[in-house]
Amino acid sequence: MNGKATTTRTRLDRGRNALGPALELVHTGRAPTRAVLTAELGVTRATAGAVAAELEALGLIRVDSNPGAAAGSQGRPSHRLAVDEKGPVALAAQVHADGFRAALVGLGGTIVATAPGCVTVSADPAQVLGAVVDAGAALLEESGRRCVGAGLAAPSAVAEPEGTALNPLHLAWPAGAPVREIFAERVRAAGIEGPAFTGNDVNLAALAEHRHGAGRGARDLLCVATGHRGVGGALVLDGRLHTGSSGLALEVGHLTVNPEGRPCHCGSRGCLDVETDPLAFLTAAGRVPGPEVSLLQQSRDLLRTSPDDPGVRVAVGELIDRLGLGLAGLVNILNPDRIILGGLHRELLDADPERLRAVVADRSLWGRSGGVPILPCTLDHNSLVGAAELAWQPVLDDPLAALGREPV
Amino acid sequence: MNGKATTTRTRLDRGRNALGPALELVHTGRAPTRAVLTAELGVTRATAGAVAAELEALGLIRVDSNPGAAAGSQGRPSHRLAVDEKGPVALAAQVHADGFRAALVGLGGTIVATAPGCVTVSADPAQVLGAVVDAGAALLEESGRRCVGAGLAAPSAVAEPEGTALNPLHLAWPAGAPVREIFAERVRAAGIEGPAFTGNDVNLAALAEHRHGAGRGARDLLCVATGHRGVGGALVLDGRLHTGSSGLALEVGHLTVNPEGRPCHCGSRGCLDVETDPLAFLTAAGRVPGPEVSLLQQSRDLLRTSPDDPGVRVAVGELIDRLGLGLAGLVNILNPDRIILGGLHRELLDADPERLRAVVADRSLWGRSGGVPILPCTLDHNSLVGAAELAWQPVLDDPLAALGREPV
DNA sequence: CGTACTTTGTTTAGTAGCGGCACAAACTCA
DNA sequence: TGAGTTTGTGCCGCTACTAAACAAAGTACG
Repeated sequence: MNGKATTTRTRLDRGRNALGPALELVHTGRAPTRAVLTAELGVTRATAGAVAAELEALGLIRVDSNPGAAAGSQGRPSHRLAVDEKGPVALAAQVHADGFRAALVGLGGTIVATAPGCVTVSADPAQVLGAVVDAGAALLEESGRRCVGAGLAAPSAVAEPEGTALNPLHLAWPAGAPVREIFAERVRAAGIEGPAFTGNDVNLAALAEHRHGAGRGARDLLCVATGHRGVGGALVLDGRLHTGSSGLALEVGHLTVNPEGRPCHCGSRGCLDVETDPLAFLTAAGRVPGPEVSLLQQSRDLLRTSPDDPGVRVAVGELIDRLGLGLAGLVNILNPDRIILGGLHRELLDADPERLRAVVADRSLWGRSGGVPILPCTLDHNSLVGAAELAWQPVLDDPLAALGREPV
Repeated sequence: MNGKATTTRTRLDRGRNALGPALELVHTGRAPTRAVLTAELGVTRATAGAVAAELEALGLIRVDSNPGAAAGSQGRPSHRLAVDEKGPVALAAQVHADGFRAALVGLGGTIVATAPGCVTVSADPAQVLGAVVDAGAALLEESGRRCVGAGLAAPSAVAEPEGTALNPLHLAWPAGAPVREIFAERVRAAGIEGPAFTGNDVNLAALAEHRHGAGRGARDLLCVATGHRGVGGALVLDGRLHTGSSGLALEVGHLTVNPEGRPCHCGSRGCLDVETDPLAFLTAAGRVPGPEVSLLQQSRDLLRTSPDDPGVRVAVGELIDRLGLGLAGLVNILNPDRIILGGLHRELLDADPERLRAVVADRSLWGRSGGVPILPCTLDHNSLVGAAELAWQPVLDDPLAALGREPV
């Protein structure tokens, strides 16, 4: 009965530090129920409950109290957790050789809305980025949903920390164009909420595949892809992109994969870039590439329409051998626990998975003992989803701070 | 005057979670004073004070209340922090082609005592490891100091998580020898306190250089070295060794650096291994290696006694060009912010630093813009110090748990 | 040589963010 | 229907911190 006041407590006295990790678990589909969330976070049920309630109050996830069928297990059924499909979205943008594309991406990596990719060949980055941001702004307006930020996937290495595009070769953009700055400026100008980010498209594809696709659960994930000209690589270590000290890691295009191969603009010859990209494939198959559709599309068409054409078979074999040599070199250096292939490389893998795996195993020193799993990409528009991941990252790191709200 | 007991406090009610980070700061020389420690930890002065007092009570560091000369700055002089030179030690062991070496290493990476390396060529790992552990145990007995654990540097890739030596080529050991297990067993048998660890020597050298040598402050540190036959690599990312998913990362020996080069046992030709190791150097210089001392020592002697010999100059130039090509390939893949060279590669760098830097800058895509700093190793016995780091790591992670003491 | 200022260490009080526990709730199984 | 199992929730208290006031130990300057 003394006058000692009970300490006044705010509504949320638990789980503040676990909010980010918890959201990430739901975001990546690793916490389907509250019970799993409790185990994954390594906290008590009380804390996990507070966390889930807070994330629901923030409009980010839904906690389904009505489980219905509990499917076989004993005990009280656990509440289901899912991302809130009516929640905020990230604006994702991608520019590539054939044009651009804008989309809204919700938590969980689900594409909510897409603007059809327009073909806008322009040597002025500001013009193209302005167009893609405007398309995204229209989608946002239409949807009426809150925006957590914007992300751009660029088909070029992006230098850190400047954010300049170093080799926007097939965009006809000036080398060193400050794409991050231009994109951020356009996003601001369009009145879009939240911060703006820019990254390399293969890096972002790898990030997306790691969180929502074929890379789930990998610790050291290597991703290699080729879309138009040249080859891109990316590495995700412990769930984080390894971009290197200046953003230029995994520029794998100039690994030597054919000492007697064709000359490369880098001064060497037989580089991965010129030996395994779509142009190399079409050339090896004895085709003359036309200007109508992208080189990747022409390669795909060729592979699908005439897989048994002798020239195509020879080309597939040659490119697989070269790609395998490059991958083996990367395995010796990076020792990843999974490899994911995109673009034409993915098609090559599909065409003859055993041959590619055999080359990698044979040419990597330790690949023989089991071998590294080599898988195709599984996400549609993975670069776009990865761009959205950039925008979602602050929310995943600290939901309260990123959404600018007080705990409810 | 009511019966409400004041909450009983243990002696240390602060800084328990900051103990490890604080010790690491002192260990790596980044916290010379308590004021710096406060800033680096991002805690209040009160917490930092409690942390320093606790670490001192644990016998790990010394807090010097008598600063004496405060050197120019205003305000109250800060207490100086230093590792306790009378504190516990780690037992470090190294085996290499010419024998083995045992040492005691204190916090801060200082070698407290060394047993002279003995030449013991034996095909039996248990025998060699037994001998080196016995030498270490004798050092420990002599010093009378507490041991926190033992670490072994092996001249071979160490597979994770098995701990087997995959290619102990120049030790005449059987491939796949369970060195980690054997070493741990010998450590236990010798009655040495604490856990036992095993790692690759170049990896451990990189770790040591990152914490105490030329790699301090680097975020992405690449280390390349050659000692006898073959080339080793290591990568330290954000202060942690990147060993890859199965411990086999940075097996850089089979990068192609000379398409028309000599054949390698891997089936390819012109690999970094056979083009830049001491044997390659002696051969390129037109010398016939003798059996008396190690190939590295013969190379060093040659470089020091006849640096202007035409054959030597040609050999230096050739090997620098090949090494530069290999480093450039690694730069394109890893984009490190610093490169450290050891063994013969260090000598090559010393012989003509400009040439090596020029080759790397010219052949790496982005090296032109500034270029990666390439530095020689600075620590004596860095593999040995790195082996000790393995043993120190549990203490750095959680001093109270590792030393098995209650807070004082 | 004393006063003002600067910087660092210490003491005390308070509190955020958890864990632990007891209990309630919601299911399965026999 | 009751026992067993698993999950959610309210309450208490602890631990490791922060905040703030104060004390200590120097420099700068008249």
